[in-house]
Amino acid sequence: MAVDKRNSEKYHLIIDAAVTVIAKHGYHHAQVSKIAKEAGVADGTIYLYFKNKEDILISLFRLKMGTFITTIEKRLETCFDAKEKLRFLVEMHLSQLAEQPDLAVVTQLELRQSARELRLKINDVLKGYVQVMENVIDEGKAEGIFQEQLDTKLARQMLFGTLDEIVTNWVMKEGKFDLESLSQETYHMLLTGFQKSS
Amino acid sequence: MAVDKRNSEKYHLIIDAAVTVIAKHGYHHAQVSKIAKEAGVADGTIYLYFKNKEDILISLFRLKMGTFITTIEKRLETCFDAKEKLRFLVEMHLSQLAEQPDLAVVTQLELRQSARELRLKINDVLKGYVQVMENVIDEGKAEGIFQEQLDTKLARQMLFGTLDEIVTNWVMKEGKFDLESLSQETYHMLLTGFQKSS
Amino acid sequence: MAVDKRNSEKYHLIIDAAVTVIAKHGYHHAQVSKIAKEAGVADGTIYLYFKNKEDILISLFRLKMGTFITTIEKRLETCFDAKEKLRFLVEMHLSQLAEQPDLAVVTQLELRQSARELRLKINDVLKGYVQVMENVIDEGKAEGIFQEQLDTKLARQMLFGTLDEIVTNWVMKEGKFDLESLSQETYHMLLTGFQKSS
Amino acid sequence: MAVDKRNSEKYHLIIDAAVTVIAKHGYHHAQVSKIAKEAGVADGTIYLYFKNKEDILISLFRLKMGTFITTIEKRLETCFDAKEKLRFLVEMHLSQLAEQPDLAVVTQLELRQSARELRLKINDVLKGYVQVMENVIDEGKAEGIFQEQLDTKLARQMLFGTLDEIVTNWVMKEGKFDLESLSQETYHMLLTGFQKSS
DNA sequence: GATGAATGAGCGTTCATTCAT
DNA sequence: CATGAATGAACGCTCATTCAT
Repeated sequence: MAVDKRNSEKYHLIIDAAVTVIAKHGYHHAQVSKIAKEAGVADGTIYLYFKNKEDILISLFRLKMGTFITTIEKRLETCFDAKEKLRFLVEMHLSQLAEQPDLAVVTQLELRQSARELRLKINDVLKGYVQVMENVIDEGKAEGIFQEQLDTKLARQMLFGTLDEIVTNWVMKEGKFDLESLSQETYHMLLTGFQKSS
Repeated sequence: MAVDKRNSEKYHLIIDAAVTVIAKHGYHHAQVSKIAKEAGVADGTIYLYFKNKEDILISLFRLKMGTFITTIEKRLETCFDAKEKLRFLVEMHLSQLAEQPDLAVVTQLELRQSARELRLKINDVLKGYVQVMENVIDEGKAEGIFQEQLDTKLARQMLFGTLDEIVTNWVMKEGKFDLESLSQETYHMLLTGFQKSS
Repeated sequence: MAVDKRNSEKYHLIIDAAVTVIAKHGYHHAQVSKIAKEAGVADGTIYLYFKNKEDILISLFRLKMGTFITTIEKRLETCFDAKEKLRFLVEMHLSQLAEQPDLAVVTQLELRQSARELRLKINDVLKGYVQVMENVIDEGKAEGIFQEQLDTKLARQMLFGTLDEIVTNWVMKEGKFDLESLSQETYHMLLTGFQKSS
Repeated sequence: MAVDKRNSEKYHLIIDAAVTVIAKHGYHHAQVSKIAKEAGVADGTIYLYFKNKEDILISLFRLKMGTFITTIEKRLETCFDAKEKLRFLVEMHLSQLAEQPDLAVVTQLELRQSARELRLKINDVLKGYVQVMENVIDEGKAEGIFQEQLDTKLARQMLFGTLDEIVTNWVMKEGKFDLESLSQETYHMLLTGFQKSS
């Protein structure tokens, strides 16, 4: 597939259709034909832009998570220390998913139903985010804000695991509580978990 | 189905076969016939003990998680404060799954691929564990060890999310690092996140 | 199977259970286990009295139709001419089935869903009835009441076909009209179709 | 399913294949895959033209009986009285089935093995034929040819039951006698059964 | 590039029958 | 005689992917 496909209109049309269809019907009822119909193209057209169904899902995740991560990265650049970075990371993780409920359903629930193989590829995409998180933690340690003996990987697992669990609970409750209002408290718990006792 | 079926030998034989087959072949390739073969019974025999395939999976989760939770609960009863309870909860969560790698693969990766409907039933089972965790947190607050303004639900999501993420990472790395050795550090991070600053 | 099985209590118990179950649940949902339960015996016990499931159905038909035919034959013996015999045959065909609605459902609807092979065996049982009918027709011809050029087989097909269609319609309408009240008119139509023009 | 599917080549190909396969192997051994093979299409193609297996059978009956009934109706329009109509109805009922032995096997024997639900739908199709028959009888009564006190429904049951029984006997004997040659005699029996005594 | 008709592999479940007790 | 747990063959249907137009 030529790289320029990714800039074509139909490419994005199909990915957005996939998000909509999966959020509405669930992963197992998101047939290629349904996605094609939602996108307003023929079934066969899908295969001009994607290698196969799995490729739609990976591309979807790559594109959406790419934006998700980049948005956070950009914001973090303006922060002056790791503490502030942690605060914004938590805030933006929650707010971005709160603002895109369809995407939240897809990433937190539906896409996790995919086969082991696909999940490994999804994890590759997440590696960028993992890096962002670990950088914040390492910076905090370097700045003397976080405990120096903190295991970076473990701390990142706590950070990601906590945020992921919160969002998943929110999606499961069908967004019936305010996700963004939790960020302050969540930030504090994580911060005290990481930082030096004063 | 008569209740005593759950105490019969074949019932457990089939459930253990299901764990083995799912861990080995993955959720989507775990055909009933494969499970039957692994259990050493005929395909039809499965249906003398389980309503359908989904029932095998729910029963599996209920039985294994039931033991998992009960084992932890029993241990926590002997602790004299919430701090100790937190320590053992973390330790036992990790050690129990480390000791049953097949089960870990099934609960952390494979069973999460199940349809939304099944996942809701799985969540019901997890509610017991959620309760155990929230009790520990509430006790810590009552004992004056944890911050009184700590949001119990949020703290529980941090606790569960962290442990779950750690185990999942371990499973994904195919158990190539020592899971149980992480418990001390994990406990400390969570504890400092929860407890009063001294 | 020893012949004396047919006189045993359980033999009849099972056959009556089969009639009940088939009438209630339909041919395709009349599992052997259901019949056994209705008869109050174990599944395996069925096979002490019948070769297989098909044998239950044939035996059922043979027993019930045997009684049906014998009852008619006995009554016809007392008639003094073919005209009267025709009248009673029609009357009794309809009245006997009207009095046993479960049996009517089984013979008119459910048992006809059986495989070709079974239906051939059922036809063997019906040969006795065919004979009774053809005898009446032949007698009518010999007595000079019916047209002598009447084709006996064809006339019998008209006789049986008419009665069978009437009863089937009655069963399909779930017995919502009075079957026996039709016998007079039916008899007249058949009689004029058969008899010499006066 | 779009209406134009019913005019497509494959639609008819599949229905004719179903007739052939059912006539040859019997209702219970007429698997979808066998029908597909006979039609020269893939299994899945069947489901582009039919909702499910039952839909094939209903469509088959509707199409073939539709033609059967229409052919008779057209012919009857040219008749000048009910007597002639009765004659042609009998003649054409027998001749049409005699000319399509496979179809006769399917309608007289095999399709009757279908589940109750399907049979009710089949009966709906037959209602058109029932109407044609009752019209002939009513016309005969109006024209003063048939007895005015004749019960139309009962007479129709005699007419249909007789023809149906004759054809079924012919099919059971595997067409070993000439069906069409019976029409004259059958017509006479039915006519004298219906008409006024002269 | 775009279409959509056609493909065909793959699997959960039922139930008549057996046979050790 | 009677039991009932165990057996295992058999099949309708879905849907990702292809390819002739």
